[in-house]
Amino acid sequence: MPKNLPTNPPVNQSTSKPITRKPITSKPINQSTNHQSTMNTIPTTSAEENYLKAIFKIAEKEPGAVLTNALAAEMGTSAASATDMLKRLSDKQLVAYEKYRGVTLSESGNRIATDLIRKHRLWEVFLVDKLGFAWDEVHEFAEQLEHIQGENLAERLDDFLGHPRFDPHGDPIPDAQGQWLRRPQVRLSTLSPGQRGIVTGVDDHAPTFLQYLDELGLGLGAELELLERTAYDQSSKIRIRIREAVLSEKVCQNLFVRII
Amino acid sequence: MPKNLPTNPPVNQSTSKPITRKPITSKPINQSTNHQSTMNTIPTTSAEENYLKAIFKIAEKEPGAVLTNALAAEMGTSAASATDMLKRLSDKQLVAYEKYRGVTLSESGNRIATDLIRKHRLWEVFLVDKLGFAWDEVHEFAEQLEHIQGENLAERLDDFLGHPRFDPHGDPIPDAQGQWLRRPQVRLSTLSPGQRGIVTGVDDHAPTFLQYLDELGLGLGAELELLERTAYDQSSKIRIRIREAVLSEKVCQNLFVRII
DNA sequence: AAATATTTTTAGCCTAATCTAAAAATAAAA
DNA sequence: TTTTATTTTTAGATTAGGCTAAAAATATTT
Repeated sequence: MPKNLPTNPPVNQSTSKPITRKPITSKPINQSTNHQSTMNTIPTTSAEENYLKAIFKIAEKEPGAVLTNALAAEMGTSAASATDMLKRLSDKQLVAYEKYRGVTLSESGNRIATDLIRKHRLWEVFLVDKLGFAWDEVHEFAEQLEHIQGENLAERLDDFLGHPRFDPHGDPIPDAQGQWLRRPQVRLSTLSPGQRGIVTGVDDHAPTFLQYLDELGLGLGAELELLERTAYDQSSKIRIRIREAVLSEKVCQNLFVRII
Repeated sequence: MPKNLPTNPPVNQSTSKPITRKPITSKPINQSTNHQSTMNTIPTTSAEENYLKAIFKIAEKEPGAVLTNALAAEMGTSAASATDMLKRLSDKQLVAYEKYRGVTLSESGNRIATDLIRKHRLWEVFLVDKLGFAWDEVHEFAEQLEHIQGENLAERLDDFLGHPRFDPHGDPIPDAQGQWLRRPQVRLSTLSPGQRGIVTGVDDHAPTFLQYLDELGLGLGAELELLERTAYDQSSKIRIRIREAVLSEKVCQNLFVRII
């Protein structure tokens, strides 16, 4: 598989001169097959990758070993299928799996999951920033695009997008080394009356939730002030610019803000 | 689980105002599953799509029914596998298949193949024009990207790319209605001494061939003049700007030019 | 500590897409 | 028009990823 680049001549026509190729990123050559990032990662199927990602996501919220049922639920499959896959992942050393006791990602499994999330989120940025999709429309696309394999694709995409550090939902994008960025944000439900904040993310990606936020003017970067909280049901009255709105507890729990 | 690292965020979104959604392309809603283009196309697997594309490509060069062996060869599989798939495609009405007599695409099969080629070539334009890959590097990526499914993706990508009519190899990109553009081009091997031409395409996409053309300065849009042809082996001496070069018959047969 | 409930694994089966080897059609040659 | 060669199809396996139902482990109650 090749690995070069023309010094970006707006192609397709015009004068073409002899092109001297220069490697853009120095990566060890990799003559073999179809795997994504750097070097001798074990080749994985999309299904395996999706399970690794699911394990990662569950462990992120609920640290410790991930149980079979939780994994099956996350994947929308049966526990039997999950067990089956866990055996395969264990054979490939992508997870540490003990019967009846749950599973954790190995170093390499973690790396694959991280790369997958990186690609997913970079593609989401592409779809929103470049193709003009709304933030509630891009998940299914990214779910497919994250599995595209090949030398340097993620790096080139990252360059093209200007190295975004957060995706259109405010979720952090790990860098090429798999490092995560943490930023100070809290759920809107934790603010006290009088406090102001900037919307930095959502904890629920359901299209209906995102569309509702759009209607309220509560996209990423929106500024708001918590006016009051109702003792009875924990609903919150907020101000967004000059408008006021009442948000349910559920909404406030799923909305992250940076306090200002 | 390593997912920290301090430092802090510029949020990468600006002021958010209530968003009025723009339907970019008017398409009938489609609540169901995972198919690409317009409406009630039969859902297809990637493997099926690849077979349809292969049938299309063979029939393009060699009109008439496509034989099983030719298809198997194009797909790099056994004749038995091809027969198997032909039965499946026939059941789905995507091809007209008669045992021992070969296969032709149905209307819907043709449409799927055309859409697939459209997407393949649009993604190739993206990879070259936007991500800066060379024309010999993009095939395998596009081979995967062409199968990404979802409402409006191809249309949005097409808009973003400025409605390119040819891909980085000079191959035409069918429009959203599946219409093809034909343009006047001939193989360089058909030119006579003294004639000049502009490189418009290649008939062989092998990376080594494309890299060789790059070295010669014979990318798309390059201007050349045929100086002489050797009777003995049909090799051609050409001029590219101020340089001269000798091309084998094989090279000339695989290079398309528009005579000027 | 036994009995009961829950979770997880095993066993057995299914489908799509592949394979090889053998059988059946069709085509070419004698 | 037989015989021979080639092409194509069928038969029978295999693998990944899924399923359901039953068995086995672990957890929870009494």
